[in-house]
Amino acid sequence: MPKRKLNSSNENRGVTITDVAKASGVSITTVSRILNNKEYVADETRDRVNLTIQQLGFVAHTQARRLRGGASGTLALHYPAESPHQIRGLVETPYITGAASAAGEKEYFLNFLISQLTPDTLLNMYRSNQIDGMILLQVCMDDWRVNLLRESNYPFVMIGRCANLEDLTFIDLDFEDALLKAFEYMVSLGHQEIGFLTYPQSWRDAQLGPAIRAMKGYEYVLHKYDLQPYFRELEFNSVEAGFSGTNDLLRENPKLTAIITANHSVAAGSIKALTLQGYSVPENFSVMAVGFGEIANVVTPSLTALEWSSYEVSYQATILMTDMLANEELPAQQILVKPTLMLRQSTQALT
Amino acid sequence: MPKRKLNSSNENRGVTITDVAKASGVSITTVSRILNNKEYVADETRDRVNLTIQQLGFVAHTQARRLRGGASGTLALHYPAESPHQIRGLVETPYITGAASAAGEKEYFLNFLISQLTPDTLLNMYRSNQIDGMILLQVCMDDWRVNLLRESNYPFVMIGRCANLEDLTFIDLDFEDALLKAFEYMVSLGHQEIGFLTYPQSWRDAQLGPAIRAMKGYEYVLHKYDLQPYFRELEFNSVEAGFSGTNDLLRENPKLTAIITANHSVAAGSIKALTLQGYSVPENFSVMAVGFGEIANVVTPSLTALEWSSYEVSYQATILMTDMLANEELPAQQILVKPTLMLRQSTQALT
DNA sequence: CTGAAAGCGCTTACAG
DNA sequence: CTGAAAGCGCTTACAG
Repeated sequence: MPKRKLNSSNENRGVTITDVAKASGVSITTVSRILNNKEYVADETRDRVNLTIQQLGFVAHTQARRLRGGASGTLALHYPAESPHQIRGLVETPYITGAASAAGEKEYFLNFLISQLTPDTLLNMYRSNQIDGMILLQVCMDDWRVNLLRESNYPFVMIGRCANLEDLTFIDLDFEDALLKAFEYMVSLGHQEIGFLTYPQSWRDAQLGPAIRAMKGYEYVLHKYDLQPYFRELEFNSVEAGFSGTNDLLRENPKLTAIITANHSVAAGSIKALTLQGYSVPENFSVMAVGFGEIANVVTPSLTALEWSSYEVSYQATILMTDMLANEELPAQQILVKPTLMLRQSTQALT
Repeated sequence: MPKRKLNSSNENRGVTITDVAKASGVSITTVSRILNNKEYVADETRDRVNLTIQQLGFVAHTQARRLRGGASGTLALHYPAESPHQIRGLVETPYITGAASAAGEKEYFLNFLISQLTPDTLLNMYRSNQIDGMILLQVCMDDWRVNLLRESNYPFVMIGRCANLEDLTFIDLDFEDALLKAFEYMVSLGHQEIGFLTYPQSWRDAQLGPAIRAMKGYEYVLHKYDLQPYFRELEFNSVEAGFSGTNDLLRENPKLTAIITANHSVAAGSIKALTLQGYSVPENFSVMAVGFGEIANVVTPSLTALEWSSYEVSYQATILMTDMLANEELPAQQILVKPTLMLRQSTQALT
């Protein structure tokens, strides 16, 4: 529980609008007008008061302004996590910095929330004026947060998307398109025996968008290119899971010549496993990832991948949020971001 | 600039303490007492009012409470960046989530700030009651933020440390110890021709703690183990910089058998360069990193390293901050975190 | 045990 | 162009 401020001995403490008014011999009304750049203030007065403000080192008390104004000037970025540790590998730093920059530019504060919110806590954040809007991460098809906020008519934006999108604003990655293009590229290189390492089954059980759409896209691709299904739903999006998943696939079908993964770390694990089994990537085995590009170059060989910029996505989501707040009339914005094919070293034509 | 809240049509809008008082037939004073768990309220009254609160879905307005209470209940985590893009690779996600979790547990909000603050903007955050305290990242030896806040007597905590530490609270990584142990381990494996890839010269010019101490520790180590100096200050802590830095070192001394880096991504670049030059890590070349462990397992072979947990460090820093805020009398806490030697696959005894 | 009143620091009609 | 007054939603002496 927050206690009082510590700087009781600080000289700047307590310089209020009243002090400024007194010191410059005007009413607080006039000072307020000057603070808020309203018209109808004599230039001479304005200059004099501004000087006093400078001299006293006065800054308007944010809480008081907000109390009067109604808005909190704060946004929240919410990732629903059982434990904050689990976020590692799921949320990239640029995801957070992107939102933070956009918020900063729009003069909003950005609170990063990682917790299991309850419906009550969530509503309370709006009701108690802690936040004006929220950016939702890890949205599942039937997300209770979405249902609740929609019903209560509180402003929010999704990174991802749920099933019923009517009147909802979101930005999401076009994962199906990415999957399609990844397989298309592999097939164009001559690969036919292709393994697929996808999101955890627990994600699919939880009805998380990417997991659902990955499987749908995969089925479509199998049919389109007449491929046999060799795939695993991994337990985590981790190097270790990619490692053992790859070994599993290899055991199932030793004739595999390529693997596509739904995550860069998983691809790193694949390369590790393949190297250990005596394969050489990309000479006699190709690996390709779909996802955010942060570690693409850390891996040797660097990963060919269908990629999005996590920075851009969260930056944009935050702008969507502030736009919505600035203009209630704005219709819902729905953006699907196409991935970019990044040709690097981990793929090669089948010889 | 924040506008009004959007949910004008929301049913929960505007349920105030006055509504609760009216609906339950008591004064707002009594309601306030109940909200704040004060004594001297009849059980019967308490129950009745609590029921009304539930029925009306009332939650106290945060801004109003804070206006009255004086504290903002908000902390800021500040990374001074020219451009938010540059943070990539410098700040790991757990760095942010660690602080966010700790703040959450202590019922504080956590604002993540990435910008070039000016002295004025910085002071204003405190003066205007936007924040109660700040956690400073990327602290340099003579940091203007530190000087200013110290002078103004505003509460803050450093992750890192400056030159004059009197009465200042910080948590920092014992980089010198890490460097010492890294070289000690390499030498114990029989390596004598060891390259060192360290922080950018620009960091040293900016008097950033780690860069300064890295060079000091390095000089000490050279002397202690009677080694020849082969080192480079890289332009960035990146894979690419590690790659070209390694090639440079190899050109300078082809007899090198080991490289130590001050960053994991740099080590990934080293391995890339070595592999391409026909070396095999760890069979005939050892690589070791000092830093945060996020990508240690992504690399093949996985990196032997002296490591810290970025999550733990920022979690602790945040707790230090809230402790300080909760108790003005608390003496300055100064914590130096020792690294852990993580034995993985990228090192081997010289044969 | 309870309430009327003052006040936190600001903004905004309203009246000059 | 300027100011007195009311009010944002709450808490806290103070008085019963």
